Amino acid sequence: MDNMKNVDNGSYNGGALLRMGLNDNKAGMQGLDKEKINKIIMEASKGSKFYENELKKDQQVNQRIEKMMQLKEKITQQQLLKAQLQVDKLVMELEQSRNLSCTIVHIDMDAFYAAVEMRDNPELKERPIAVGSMSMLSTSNYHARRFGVRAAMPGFIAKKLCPHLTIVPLNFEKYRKVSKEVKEILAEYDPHFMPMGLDEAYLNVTEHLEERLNWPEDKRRYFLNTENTTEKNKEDINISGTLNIDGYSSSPELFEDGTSVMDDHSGQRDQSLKNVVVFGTSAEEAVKEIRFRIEQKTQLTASAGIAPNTMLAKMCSDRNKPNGQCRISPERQAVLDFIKDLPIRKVPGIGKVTEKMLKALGIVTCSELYQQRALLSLLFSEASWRSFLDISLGLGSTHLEKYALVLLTFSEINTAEDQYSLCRELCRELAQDLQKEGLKVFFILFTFKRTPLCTQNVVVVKRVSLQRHHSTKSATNFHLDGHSKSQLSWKVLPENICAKHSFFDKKRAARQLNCNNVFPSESVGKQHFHGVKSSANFVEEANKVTGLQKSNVCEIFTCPVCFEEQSSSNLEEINRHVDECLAGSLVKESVEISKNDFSRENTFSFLSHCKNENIDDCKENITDQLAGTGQSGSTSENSSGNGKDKKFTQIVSEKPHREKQPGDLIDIPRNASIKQCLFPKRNSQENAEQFGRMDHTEETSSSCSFEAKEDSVLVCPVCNSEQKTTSLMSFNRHVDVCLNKGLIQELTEKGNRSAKTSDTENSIRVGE
DNA sequence: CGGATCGAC
DNA sequence: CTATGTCGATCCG
Repeated sequence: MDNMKNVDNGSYNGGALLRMGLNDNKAGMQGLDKEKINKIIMEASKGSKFYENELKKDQQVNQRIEKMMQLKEKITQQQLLKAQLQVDKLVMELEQSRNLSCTIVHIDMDAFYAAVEMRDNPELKERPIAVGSMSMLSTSNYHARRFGVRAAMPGFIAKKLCPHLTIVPLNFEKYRKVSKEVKEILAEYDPHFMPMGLDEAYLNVTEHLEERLNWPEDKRRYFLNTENTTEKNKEDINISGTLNIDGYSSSPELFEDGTSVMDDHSGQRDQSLKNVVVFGTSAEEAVKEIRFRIEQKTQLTASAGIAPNTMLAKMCSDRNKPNGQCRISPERQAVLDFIKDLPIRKVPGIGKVTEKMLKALGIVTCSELYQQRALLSLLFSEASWRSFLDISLGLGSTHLEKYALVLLTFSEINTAEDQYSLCRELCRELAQDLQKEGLKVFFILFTFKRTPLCTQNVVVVKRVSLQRHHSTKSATNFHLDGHSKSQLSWKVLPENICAKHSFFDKKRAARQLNCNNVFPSESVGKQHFHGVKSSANFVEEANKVTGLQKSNVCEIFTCPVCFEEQSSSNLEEINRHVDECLAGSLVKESVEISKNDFSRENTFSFLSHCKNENIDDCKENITDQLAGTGQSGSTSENSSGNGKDKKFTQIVSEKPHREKQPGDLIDIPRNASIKQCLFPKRNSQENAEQFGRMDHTEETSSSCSFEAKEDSVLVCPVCNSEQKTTSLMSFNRHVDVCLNKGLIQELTEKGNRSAKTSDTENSIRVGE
């Protein structure tokens, strides 16, 4: 089966492998050729259910192709000509709207998880390794790739391909920490950058490059951190007496042009200047700088693509992988040249199936895709052929959509403490992330579900954003040991904080104000979290949303905690109210955990705010946070000093030693239906069994007792009505509709001023 | 509308 | 010894 997903892109990194010098046949690392790889995979797979299913799917694709070919036969010359005219008209329009003015960068960490593991365990460095489990691998290093071992391959098959393969279990917390370090660097180049999972991100560096042009050299000067540099690099530096450019690290090309090494001045200040690097002002130089800083900070390498849009940037970053970069200059011809002979399979969005379908039409490269545009418009859906057209013209999006969804799967979280500390950690990190993204106010609902046999942790995140944004994007999955797998996911929903009949408002009724403090106050209080400043903008922001930003008077303000309307004319009073509410509802455990309960559910939420308009404020925050955690931030010089009404009115808790901070947990309304949805439909049989044995969930608040029936009624968290459907999907849809109704009501009340929020996406997805 | 499929990570 | 994940978006009946 040559189109099995495990093999289909086997030759992707052929060039990269050569560059890495991995074709050297060191110590039994010959690797395998493609034919052998396929044969081994075939033998390991055949007979399995998975393989049968693959065969079936493949047949279906073949049938689809057949259908398509029949359709093609029926197309008359006239139809084709007509289509050609229509499509070409569109091509003209697209061509006119071509935007080459942005500089988009795609950063891609090289074999991320594997690289982290190799960094932290040098023994693994020279060996083929993969990260994951016997059932599923997340990634592999370049040694292992020579044997055909790659991401999304089951470990047991990988072992057959490469018997010496070392499989390292996922260490997700570690990757996240490293990813955070990288993101801190990226945020300096684009505060609104879009992370795609842990190891990839898009940046719009257009603004950065404009500013950078006027930057003095000292802002582009970096010191080689020899402590954090590999032994080899230290040697290079010591032996030569100056920095040996070619010998530097694994990143020779980082310095290949335009970059000067300050060894000329060694007469002035001998030692200190030897390890200095200055980057230029061009896009390439800026990206080299990014990659240099990433490597300095994390000892990991990244590849990058620079192009006028995201699609091109992504394909660019793939070109000189690993540890390389590539740029498509912002000229139409350069774009078309890049696209010309590019196999369509390299294009993000074109996978195995589309590739095969197009191949049946004789289309392999992007220029062939363009030549066949008229035919494609007749054979494929509108969405499909239009995206084909975009691809073949090298068009793509130039603005980065807001990062809004993170999904995590990781091992069991057994104890309540673990859950809490995880929540705190996630809150803190999310607060930072969102600050960097420039998002302002958000609200997170954590719901953990635990059962004795299967741990299912689901985190629902509601973000209350005061700014317009749309789609949710990107998900990252991490897989752990199969049977005790648990899942944690969060979903961010844009919503208006001051909604009078919002989702939250409805939930107010359900809110119980028993405020048992779960966390000893010092456990959070002693954390050096400096996000407080941005929190304080909350009232100000809320003010704006209610349409009163110009009047300086807050007539009606809906408290985000108690949802009561506050009429006050001064900010201080409102702040005081919010403080009281926050203090009153501070960190609370929603459910009494009983010794005997079979399921346990803990729910808490988190409120944070970040002002967006003033990017410097955000920067300052990041810098503060870095300082607080003992890391170094380099933006401090340009982060403060603008007296631009930085009214960081602090929202201070009434508890004397305890400031309300982003990352803090506060209580949230309990909700039965969300609980209900935690049971994955997929496992409904098993779950029903488990839950059948479960008498009930013990709870301190009465409103949400749990029915242990397989097909129990779902209660909509918005309208509180019972939904009879047994399908999660239709239930989710119902909730969506309810949410939107709520939103429409708000809009009606607020009038057109906030109409722009009407296109915000509201959806809630739970469980599954 | 909802299940199936695709592509991504 | 076994053993192939999971999401959102889109398609299509």
